[in-house]
Amino acid sequence: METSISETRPTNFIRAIVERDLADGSTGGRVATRFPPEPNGYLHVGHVKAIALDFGIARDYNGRCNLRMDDTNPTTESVEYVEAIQRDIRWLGFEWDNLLYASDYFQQFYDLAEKLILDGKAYVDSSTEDEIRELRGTVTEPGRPSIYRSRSVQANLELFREMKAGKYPDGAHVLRGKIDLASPNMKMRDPLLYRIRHAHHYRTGDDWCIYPMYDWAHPLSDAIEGITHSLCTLEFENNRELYDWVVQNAMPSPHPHQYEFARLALDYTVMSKRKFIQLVEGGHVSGWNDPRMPTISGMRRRGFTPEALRNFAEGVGVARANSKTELAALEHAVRDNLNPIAPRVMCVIDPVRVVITNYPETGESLDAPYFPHDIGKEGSRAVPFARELFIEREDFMESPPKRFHRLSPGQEVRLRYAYIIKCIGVKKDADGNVVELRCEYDPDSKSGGTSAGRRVKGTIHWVAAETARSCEVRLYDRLFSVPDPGEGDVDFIEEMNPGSLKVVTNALVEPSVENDAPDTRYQFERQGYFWRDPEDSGTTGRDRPLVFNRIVTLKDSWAKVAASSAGDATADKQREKAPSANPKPKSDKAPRTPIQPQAITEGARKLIDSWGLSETQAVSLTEDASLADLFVRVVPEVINPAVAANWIINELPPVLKSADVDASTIDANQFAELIDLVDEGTITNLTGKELLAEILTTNESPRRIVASRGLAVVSDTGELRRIVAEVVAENGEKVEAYRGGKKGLIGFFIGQVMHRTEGRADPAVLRGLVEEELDQ
RNA sequence: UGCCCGGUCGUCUAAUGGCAGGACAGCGGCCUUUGGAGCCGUCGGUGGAGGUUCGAGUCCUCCCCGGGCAGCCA
Repeated sequence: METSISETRPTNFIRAIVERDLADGSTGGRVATRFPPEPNGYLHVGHVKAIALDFGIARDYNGRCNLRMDDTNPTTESVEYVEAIQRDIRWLGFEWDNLLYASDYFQQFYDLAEKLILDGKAYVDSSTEDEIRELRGTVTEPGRPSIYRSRSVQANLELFREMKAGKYPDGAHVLRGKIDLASPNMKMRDPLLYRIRHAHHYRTGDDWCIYPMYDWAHPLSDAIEGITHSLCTLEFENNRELYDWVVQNAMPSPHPHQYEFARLALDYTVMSKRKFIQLVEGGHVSGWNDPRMPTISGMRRRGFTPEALRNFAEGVGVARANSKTELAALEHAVRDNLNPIAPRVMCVIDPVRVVITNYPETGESLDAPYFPHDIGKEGSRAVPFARELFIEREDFMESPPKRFHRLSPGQEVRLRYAYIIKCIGVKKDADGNVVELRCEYDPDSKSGGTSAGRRVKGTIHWVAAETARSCEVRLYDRLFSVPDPGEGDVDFIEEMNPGSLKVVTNALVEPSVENDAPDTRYQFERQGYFWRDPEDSGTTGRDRPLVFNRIVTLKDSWAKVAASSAGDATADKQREKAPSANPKPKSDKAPRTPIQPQAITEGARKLIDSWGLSETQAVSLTEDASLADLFVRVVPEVINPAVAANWIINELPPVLKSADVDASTIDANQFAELIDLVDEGTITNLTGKELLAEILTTNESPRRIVASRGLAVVSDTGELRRIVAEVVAENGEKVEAYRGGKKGLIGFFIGQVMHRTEGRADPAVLRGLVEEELDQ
């Protein structure tokens, strides 16, 4: 944990960046992150991902992570949220190095803004909101300057000071960065930096009547705190260019860097503050902490554990692709965490009475373990057994379907931890509802008894009628009945799941729960994980009523069987057949759109005519002026123009990019020499590519480098054969796999030889030799 | 429509140009005094077309699809 660089592969691309920066020292060996919520709402499961990332990186790389309230908009923020945010993060199990507030930097933000004005990089715009929008242009048209853009530095400074002094009403002026009104990135079209807002701020009170915008405050806050890696979600991608502009123009080095990742989305869930507010204010849920809400407070009240949530965040990973995670992944994390720690108890949610006619009036006490054999945990409790019991109504069926393994007339079932009983009679009321079952028990079938090992198909849970505690049980399900609530023209409220909460007031739980800590997470056997609602539940049945929240159900494979046999008996088989009867079109060969013939420009035509390039090559070349120019410079010096074109088109650009070099600076003679080296077969393609990167920054002749370092191609069969044999001998398993049909491994073997010859093995010769060796 | 970003099993996510792997879900089996858990097995993927290369998920070109940006919100 104290190692700064993990020895294992980083688990996501951001951690890879952090490790790279730590390795090359570009952040001075430091890692500093921050979690920057705006205190205008409650944290939700999407924030859990960000929190786990920000705090997790600081933890794992010996870094620091600040909690910073991004409180630059006085009209929406409050101390209530500040407190809730801290509570939620702590509950999740993370601790910040510093609790900070962007509002504490207001004076610095202001001073830096004055400096920016002095530098001529910001101006006060007195246009109206509508004018500013109008002049900003659109995504296809550039913006135009307002008449205020050319104000003098002095005028800007005076106006800005007067704005601060409260001389103007809201909206009279704004401060804007003077960047580029024609930028293709809308965020760079002279972004607003300050607006006038005569509003009371929950922390700074009435000290300020101008407030900084996010794009000014956020990068500066990061820079002030010495943040190295500023992580945010994908929608801020376009803001990065502005972020960099701000820190470069307002702050000394080193500068923080922003990296974006995909926000977490869950199916059957909404995840925006706006929608949460609608849910709460519309009375569709009981509050921000309604156990059906994906808020941290809601999930906490539901009974989710911090560890489950952290594991979930770890499990979904971090990437840049927009994605939507299945609810099943979250449920799995919760079950996985609870399974080994939740004691098993019995609770009958929909009771029906059972009388065991051959059981004595005096009951007995059974010792029942809290955990099943596979958990391997000690502990048990006493469970009273009696002549009259309750079982789950759905565990009895008068005329059961084929694979029903529970109680039915004449059939046997085991009572968990107790006896095998057989149903000998059914009592019904006038409406035909079952009101009581008459059963007989096998006295020898008790755990440890002579026929204890007797097998019956099913085991059901139960409680003794006399001693059971009545309780309320709240059964939660997904809040929405569709995977994408609010998608399209529909109101997401209309798509709420009417069955998302079922309250059962007459459930019966075994009495042992009265002795347990109030935050105990149970598994109610065969039903799911439950705990006491922290707000509405008493501890025992004697003070306030017991109220249990269902945290999550158990996986229920019976439900699937029941669902599939709900229709006709052959439903299963038909379902299996369906796919093959209707195979999905693997590839419909008809091209969707005809291939566009590439426009052959005059320049391209010329390249084709004078150098014999293909149309594709010519077109590619002419699309980039610097590349086309390079080609023209290089081609007189090379043997084969087509090879030169391929190198310029395919191999050069990535090297240029990674070396941050411009094509125009390339020495044509050297480049030509390199191309010829490859073309004439003196060096391999691979060696050529490596040399390419090198000659961009040095002035040495490729031919001389090849000679002095012995980089010439190895095509001597004897030499290559020896190395191939070596590799084959060292990788017996792979050889076997290859011979077993895994032909893709040919790449592995060639790669190995390439590696050992440092890329100098002649590929064409090599492949033949490897195949020969492997196939013998 | 201009710019930016993205597209790998049903879902999420890996793969210095060299074995397309893991998790969840599904299916099947074993085990089981929870139709739970566990164990084993299995199904299943590089959006498309060209190009470069001995070798492409990865590099180049074009196309298709998805997301973001035109708040004095963050």
